[in-house]
Amino acid sequence: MLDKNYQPQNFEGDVYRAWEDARAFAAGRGDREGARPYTIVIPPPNVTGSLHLGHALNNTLQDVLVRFERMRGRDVLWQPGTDHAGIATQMMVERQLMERGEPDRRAMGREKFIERIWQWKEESGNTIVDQLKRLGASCDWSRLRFTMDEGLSRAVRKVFVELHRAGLIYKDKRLVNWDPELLTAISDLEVEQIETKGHLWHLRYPIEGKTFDAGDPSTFIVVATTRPETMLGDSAVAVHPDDERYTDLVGKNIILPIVGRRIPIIADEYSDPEKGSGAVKITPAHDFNDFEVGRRHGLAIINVLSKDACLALQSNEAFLQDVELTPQLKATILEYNGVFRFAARKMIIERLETEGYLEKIEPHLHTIPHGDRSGAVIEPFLTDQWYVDAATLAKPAIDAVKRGRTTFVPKNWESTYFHWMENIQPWCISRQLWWGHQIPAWYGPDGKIFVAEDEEGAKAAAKEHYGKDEPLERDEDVLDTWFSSGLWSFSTLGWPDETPEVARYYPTDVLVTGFDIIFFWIARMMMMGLHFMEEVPFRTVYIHALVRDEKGQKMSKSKGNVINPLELIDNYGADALRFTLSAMAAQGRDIKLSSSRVEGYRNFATKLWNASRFAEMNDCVPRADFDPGSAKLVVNRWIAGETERTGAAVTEALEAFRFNDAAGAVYHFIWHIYCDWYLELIKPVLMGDDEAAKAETRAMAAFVLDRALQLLHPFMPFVTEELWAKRMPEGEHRESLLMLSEWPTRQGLQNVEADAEIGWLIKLVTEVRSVRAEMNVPAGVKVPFVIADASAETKARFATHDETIKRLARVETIDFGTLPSGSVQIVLEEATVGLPLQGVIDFGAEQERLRREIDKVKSEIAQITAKLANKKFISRAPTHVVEEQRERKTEAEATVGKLEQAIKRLASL
RNA sequence: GGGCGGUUAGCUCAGCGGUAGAGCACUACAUUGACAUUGUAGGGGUCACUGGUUCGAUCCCAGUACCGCCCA
Repeated sequence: MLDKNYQPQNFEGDVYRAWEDARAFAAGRGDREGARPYTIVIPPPNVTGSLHLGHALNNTLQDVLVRFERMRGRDVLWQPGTDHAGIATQMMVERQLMERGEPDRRAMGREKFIERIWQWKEESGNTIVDQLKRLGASCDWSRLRFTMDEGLSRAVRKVFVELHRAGLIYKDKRLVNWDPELLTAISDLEVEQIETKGHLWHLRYPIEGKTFDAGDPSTFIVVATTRPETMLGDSAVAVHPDDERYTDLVGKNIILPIVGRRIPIIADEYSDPEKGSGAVKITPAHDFNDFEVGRRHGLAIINVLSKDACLALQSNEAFLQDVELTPQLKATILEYNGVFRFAARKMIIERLETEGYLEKIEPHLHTIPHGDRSGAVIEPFLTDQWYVDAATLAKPAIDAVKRGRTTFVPKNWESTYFHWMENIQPWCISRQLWWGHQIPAWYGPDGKIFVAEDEEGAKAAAKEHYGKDEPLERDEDVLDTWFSSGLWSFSTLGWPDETPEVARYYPTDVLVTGFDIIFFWIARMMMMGLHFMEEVPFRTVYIHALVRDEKGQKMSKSKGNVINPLELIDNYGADALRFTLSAMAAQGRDIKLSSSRVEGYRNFATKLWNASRFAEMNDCVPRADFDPGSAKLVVNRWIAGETERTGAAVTEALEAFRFNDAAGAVYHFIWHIYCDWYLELIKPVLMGDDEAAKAETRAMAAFVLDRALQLLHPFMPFVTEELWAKRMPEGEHRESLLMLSEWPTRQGLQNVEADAEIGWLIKLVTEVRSVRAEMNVPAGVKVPFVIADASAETKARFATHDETIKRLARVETIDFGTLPSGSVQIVLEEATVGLPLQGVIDFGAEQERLRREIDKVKSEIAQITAKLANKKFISRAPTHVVEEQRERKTEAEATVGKLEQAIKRLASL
């Protein structure tokens, strides 16, 4: 017996265990031996993370696809795993150490600290996996991988070595985005540009050979800057070559205030004559654009900052070069050295102002780069880092999408992908962190680099190079997390070993992810997959929206608007959450989730539960020997057809990744067709005494419910599986699993006559109910029916559905003949149904109602008439459209006739 | 500055050349033997604006306004 109420928490855990016990998620199951593979690799969540709504959406959609394809007979591999998430995890553990008052990572030392992270990974690594299981994710958990597993680490080393050998990974000294808080380089993608209200400081730089006079503009040149503290590292002033104001000055020098360095005035198109004074200071060590200008003009690169963004002037060779070390400068160096960048800014501004070098300060709106993890203002910083030649790797990746070997859904994301890929910059992959894959590069005593998969390899190469054993030191840095993520689509299958899984499951079928990681992840997987596997990593990329709160704001802990998916699961069940997310998946970029929506779909599960209870109470048990095509009752033939129609709609929608349409189709079918109509229509049969009709109807009700459970299963796996198992005769339990059952396909069950007849019946009942409500006929009152002008067919229909009509329309008796005076009348096709209700209803109101009906139909007729009068419409519109309009007009005119007759009858009282 | 997306019922959003839809909310009625986590009925929309294409435009095209995102 099913419980009286739907309570998901009572069975979701058991259902999941039953799946796992049956190894139903396993790829390469025996029953799928000859089957086509279907592969999805999970976007690996952070190993120490916990489930948020983004994960819930992402994994629900993957699970819907995977369950759908598994039921369609494919050999499904949904490859799960977690990501080590370098910076995020390291930060988290560091914060933990701080909170617990333990020594920080430096005090602890690298080895111990890493050990500590592994410990934390062991403790918390299963949290996210358990949470995905609660959501119902049917990943092959036996194949769970972690980006720092030995196998995957080997893949990382091999890729590094091979790309290095091919010249696609190299070490370079250039400006990087330096995070002075985390003390590491980060890639362009990890930098967030934030628009900020700041200032533009206009500085007077005195021209060499003239006596500086703040009141005489001919003695100085004005430069505008947003970062005055970097002026200590200026090595030129640039003006536009066509800027006539400065033509005479090009080639001359200025004397840098405070420092006294003599620097040239150069002509370079980088400076914009429209902006500020038209002259800009050039600081190659602290600005990406200036770096390029410096390169073009062979300027000195004078770094005046330390790694933690403090002024570093003492013993700074570049700074002191070509500068006269006056006692005053000595004092300045002492005063400024070690001062943090923002404090230094203030000091320098004050000093410039006192000495007359500050012309003016303007408010200025500009974007400032921030680290996405630390939030610190990023410092362009000159360092040695490892780079990937992304431009070269991008070419085949662009080509593959252009040729359609990989397609994006929705398609318009392809342009985003192209735009970025076509303008791609070298990818900085080294990070000054401890948690991650340590770069497989070793340095000889003279700094010579040996890249090899392991230390032995490096030693051997060094021995060959030096002719003897030399001590080697390994590069301390680790790789960007996304470097290993980029290999995910094949490293998880066992590459570089030639495993059967690599052969069978690569390339994968679909990648499901949010648009926020198109650059971070999709692009890199495309590049790496094509380079190492010579085949795209996935045929289709399905891009879904991001989940926001009900006000459309990004969910964040600091805003306190985070909806925890596990709470939703606790309150409404995993199925309700999954269905909600599927139904909302169509949305463009954001999904604004509210719990009322989830509640609504929980109610849907309740509805299904109760329908199953109804089936149970009426012995509607699945019968293996039942052929739905053999049904004799119209209502049964009709529902069989509706079921098939729905099946086709769901299938088609899922094939096209239209999750919302698929969910909508099955929702509408179960609630508004099966429950609202079919179950109501068959009640008289089930309660009647025609045993043959009862048997057929029970079997059909059970058959359709089974089909409904199948179609709903990808979206609501728990409740459907539970009902599937329990929908057997008392004491029995279905052995087969729904999730491994065969997805319904067409078997020719649709029937035009049955559709027409049940359509007529539904219309009749609906109109009667509507009129009753409008005429304020109390729901409890049973009314008689008198039907005029009924054709033989209509009479037969009334006979067939006699009991049903009486029950659903609350009818007392049904007679054919002349309508008694004072009837409420309903026009239904050729017949007019009269409800003789003298004394019960208000005739003025009835007259009014009929008139409104007539007006409505007449206005429709007018519209159609105008259309048909239009010769161009007749000649240019497709024939079937014209025909359809004609038919509608004829029907409408007939209806008006009937309605006018009805009014006459009413008036003839 | 460049690019992308949005503007449809009170709210959140589907639809996208031929009679405007869903969920929630709202109103009225109803406890009839699956279901109040319910049923029945109902109200509510010049589909942002202006032009164009078309026999016909919420839908296609162009422009405008406002909102949002990405990139520089």
